[in-house]
Amino acid sequence: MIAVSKSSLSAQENGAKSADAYPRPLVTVDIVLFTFTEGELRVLLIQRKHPPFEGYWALPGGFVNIDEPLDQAAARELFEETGVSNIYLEQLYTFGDPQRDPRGRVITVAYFAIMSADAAEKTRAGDDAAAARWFNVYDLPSLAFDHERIIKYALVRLRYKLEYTALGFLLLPEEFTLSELQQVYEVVLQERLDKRNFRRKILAQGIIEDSGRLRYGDHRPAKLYHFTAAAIELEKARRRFP
Amino acid sequence: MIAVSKSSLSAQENGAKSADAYPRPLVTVDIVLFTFTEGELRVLLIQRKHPPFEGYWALPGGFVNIDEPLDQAAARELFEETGVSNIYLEQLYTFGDPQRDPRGRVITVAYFAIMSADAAEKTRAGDDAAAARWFNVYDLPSLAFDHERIIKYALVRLRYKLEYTALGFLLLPEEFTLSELQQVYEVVLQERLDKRNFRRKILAQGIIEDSGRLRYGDHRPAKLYHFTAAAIELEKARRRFP
DNA sequence: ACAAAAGTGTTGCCCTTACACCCATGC
DNA sequence: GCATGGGTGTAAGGGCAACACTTTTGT
Repeated sequence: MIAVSKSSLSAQENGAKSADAYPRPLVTVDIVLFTFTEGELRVLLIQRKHPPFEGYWALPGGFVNIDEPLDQAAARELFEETGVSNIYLEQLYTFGDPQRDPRGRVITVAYFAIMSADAAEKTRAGDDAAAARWFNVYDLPSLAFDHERIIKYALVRLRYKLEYTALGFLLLPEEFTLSELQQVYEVVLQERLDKRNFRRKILAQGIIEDSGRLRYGDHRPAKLYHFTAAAIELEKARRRFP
Repeated sequence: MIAVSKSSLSAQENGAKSADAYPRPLVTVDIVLFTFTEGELRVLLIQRKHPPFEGYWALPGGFVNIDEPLDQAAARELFEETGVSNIYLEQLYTFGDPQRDPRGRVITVAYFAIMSADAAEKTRAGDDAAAARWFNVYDLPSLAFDHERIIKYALVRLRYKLEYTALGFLLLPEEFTLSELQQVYEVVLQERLDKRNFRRKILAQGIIEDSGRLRYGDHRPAKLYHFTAAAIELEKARRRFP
C-alpha cells in the first residue's frame, strides 16, 4: 500500500514547485480486446496469478515503461499476452479513481482493440503460460479492479463505431457472408435489423466487395465478401489524428 | 531530469512483479477551456513563470494529487487558475509521448471545458496573480510542451459536439440571439450556414426557447433566447456514463 | 418434396438543402 | 427614407424504414 499524506500538496501555479516534489501515481494500460466468434461478441480476459484479486479475471494490460509511448505500451502488453500484433487499437479513456486499486494510486489508460475472428483462433493456441480466455461480453465472470466498468464503456464505444463507421468487419474473419456481418451488428447493437435494408446500406458504403467465392453449408450457399483495401486505409487515416 | 534505465523492466504477466518496482511517471491534467466572445472562439492560456518553457503560454493545469480523482483534479486546477467552478468539463484524451516534457516522463490527461461568455468576462477579473488571457483559437502564440496539439484535438472534439449535440449555447451568455448562436456554429465549424435552415434545425431540437425579451441594437431588435433546463439535464445525463 | 437460409425492389415519409423577400428599428 | 440586420416558407431530392416472396441448396 502506498502511503498517502492527504492534501499535503495543494497545487499551485504551473511549475511553481519542482516536479520532483510531487508524489507519483503508477500508470498502467489495460486493453479491451473484442472479437466475434460462434455468434458471440467476446472479450479477452486473463486470470490473475497474484494478489490483489488473485484468481479473478482481468483485462490484459500492465505497467507503462518509463520511456515508452502509451500506444506502444498497449501494443506491447497485448503482444506479450496474446502473441498478436498489428491489430486495430485506439485509446479509450483514462480511469483514475484513487480507490480503483487496493495497492494505492494506479491510473490506467484503457485501450480499445478489435481482432478478427481468425486471428482470435490462433490466439488461443498461444495461451501457454497465462490463463487467457475469451468471454461473452454479456456473460462475464467477476472481474478484478474496475474492469467491468471499463468493458462497459468499451462496449458503448463499439456501438458508436458500428453505428456510423462500418467497422463491423474487423471482428470477423477475412471472408464472411452478409448474414454473418448482420449478426455482428445485431449482437453488438442488441437490436434486430432488416435484412434488405442492412445489405443495401453496407454495400452502398463500398467498403466490402464480393469475393466471387461461395460458402456451402446446410442450405443455399452464401456469397463470401471481403473488405476492400480502401476501407482499411480510410480508417487508418481517420484514426491518425490525436 | 528523471533517470531512465532503458527497458530494464520488460513487463511480465499482470502483477507478477511488485508494483513498487516500477518507475513512476508524473501525471498532470491540462484543461482546454473554450469560450466565445467578440465574435471569436477563444481558449484560456496561462503564461508560465518558471522553466521549462518559461514565458511561454500554456494550458491551465497541473499535477494530480495522489488521492484525488482525475475529474476533480481538472476542476480544482481550473478553479485555482480562473476562479470559476461548475462548468462543462469532460475528459478529452491522454497524451503520453515520453518526449513531451523535457523534465522527464510526464503523462497528461487533457480535459475539454466550455465556459459561457458572461462567466468568461468575470474570469478576467480573477487573474490577479498568474497572467491568464483568452486567445483566438485560430491565432495562437507559441505554446509550451505539446499544448498546440492538445488544443487542435480539443477543437476537433468541439466540432463533433456541435455537429450532433447542440451544445453551442454553452459558449454564449445566458441570453443570446439566434444570429449570435449561428455565428458560434460558423466560427467553430468554419463554414457558412443558411439562416433559415439553421433556425429551423435548432428550434426543432427544443433545447432553446424564446425568453420573450428583445435585444435593441443598431437595427431591428432581435429576440433573445435561452436554453431550457431540460437541455442541460439531458447533457448531464449523457455525460454521466464513463 | 420440403425445410431452411440466401437473396432481391418498391413505396412512403422525413429530413436536409437550396433559395429570395419583407420587417422593424436607428439614424 | 434609407441602410442594416432580423425574420420567415416552400419545393425538390436523398436517405431511411417498412414490408413479402422467390431462389438455391441439402436431405
